[in-house]
Amino acid sequence: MLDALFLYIEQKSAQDLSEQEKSIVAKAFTLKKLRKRQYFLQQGDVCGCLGFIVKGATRMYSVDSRGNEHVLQFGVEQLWVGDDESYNMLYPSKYNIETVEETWLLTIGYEKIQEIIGLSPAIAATFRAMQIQATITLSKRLHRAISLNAEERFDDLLHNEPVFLARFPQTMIASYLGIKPETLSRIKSNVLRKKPVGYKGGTLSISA
Amino acid sequence: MLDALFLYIEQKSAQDLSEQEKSIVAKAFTLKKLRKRQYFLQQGDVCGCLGFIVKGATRMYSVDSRGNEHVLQFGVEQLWVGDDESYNMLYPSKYNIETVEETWLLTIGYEKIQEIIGLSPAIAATFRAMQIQATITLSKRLHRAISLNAEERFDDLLHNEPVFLARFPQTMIASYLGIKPETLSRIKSNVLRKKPVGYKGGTLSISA
DNA sequence: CGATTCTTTGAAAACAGTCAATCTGTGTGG
DNA sequence: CCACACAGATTGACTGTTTTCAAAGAATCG
Repeated sequence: MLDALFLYIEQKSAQDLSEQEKSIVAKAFTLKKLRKRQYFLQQGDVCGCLGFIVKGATRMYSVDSRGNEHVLQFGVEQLWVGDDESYNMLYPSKYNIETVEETWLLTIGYEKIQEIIGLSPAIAATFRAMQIQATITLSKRLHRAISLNAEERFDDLLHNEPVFLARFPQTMIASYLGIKPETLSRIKSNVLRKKPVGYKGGTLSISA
Repeated sequence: MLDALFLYIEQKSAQDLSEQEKSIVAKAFTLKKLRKRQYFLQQGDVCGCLGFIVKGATRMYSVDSRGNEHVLQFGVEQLWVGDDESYNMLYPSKYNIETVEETWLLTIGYEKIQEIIGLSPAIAATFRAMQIQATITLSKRLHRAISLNAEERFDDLLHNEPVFLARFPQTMIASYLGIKPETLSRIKSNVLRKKPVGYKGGTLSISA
């Protein structure tokens, strides 16, 4: 399980990890297994730790006053989950983070991170890179949200993040795109009519 | 001009700056004055430096294939401008950053930042805090964009960022909210009909 | 297999965008 | 000081997109 994280750190920091650094990481993180549909974080709680997804899938979402769910983030292997605002400011979170499949996470709390980034430049670089990556990902998503219509957003997802389409049910995809499931259904049949795309067993495959 | 930045760093890092640290900052940043409607960054260019707004106002926006502008970010005093993706990855930027008023900025390039964060814990803490703040701000904005309708987004702006309403023309506010100026105009007259709000000289004032 | 949940489809309503015309305020030059 | 031009904001009528509500049709799980 830890190997996935070692690899991730080596990629992000562009440095090889020494045995000593690996041991620092191994001691700092805690492996956590969650069954399908378990909360990693629940609305109202303070997000005490970040989680690195070794295997599995999660979604981070809020529930509004009308009972509608809004997915802010999908998590799959090699991605991090947690609510930055709650985590850093110790505010109660407005969001839920829930597993969509059985999920193994490597978790770490705030103090531990501060500790280990002081012990290894590679680890420090990794956390810096993560934070920057988070900002970039959010910027792009925001840009799409305010500048594209529903069909364009779906198209974008289809081409840039097809993994999500294959892995999450349509209701969640819809709320990730900020539209209703019915609208997504209609858009999909529109797009698939126009373009040469194969469809098998719930998995979309683009054939050109 | 530098005092605004010193104050900002002391606030963000929760530490007092020594004279030596102040001098490090003073040497690292370059003061830049831009007239109204000048580019700080232009689509297609690589964002070579970040800018701290000492006085003035900016907007960061993209122009889509239909010629529509989409405002991703407004900048006012004490905020930073720059395109994180372009800045960190050295990609050509998809965005323009333009002054809306005459603006004074303190600018700094990538290498300089790396240099000075190594020289002062307070400075390092400030840049970490900035990055986290950026992530939180973007998350909130994304959440609003996907979960609120046009009127709710305007309402939110009215209550949480009234400064922007007073400082930027309506066309820009509209594109910040992801709607057309005509729609904003209608929403405004709707909201102002419902609620007790005073209006004088282009400045909104909420009276309850 | 049956029960449940997810997806699709249809028709009507609500919402936001488009285009064109009017109104308002600002600054300019006569 | 007034007349005018100009840009920004508003309004109206219309079009297009998305939501809502309801019902039927698949897919999934025990």
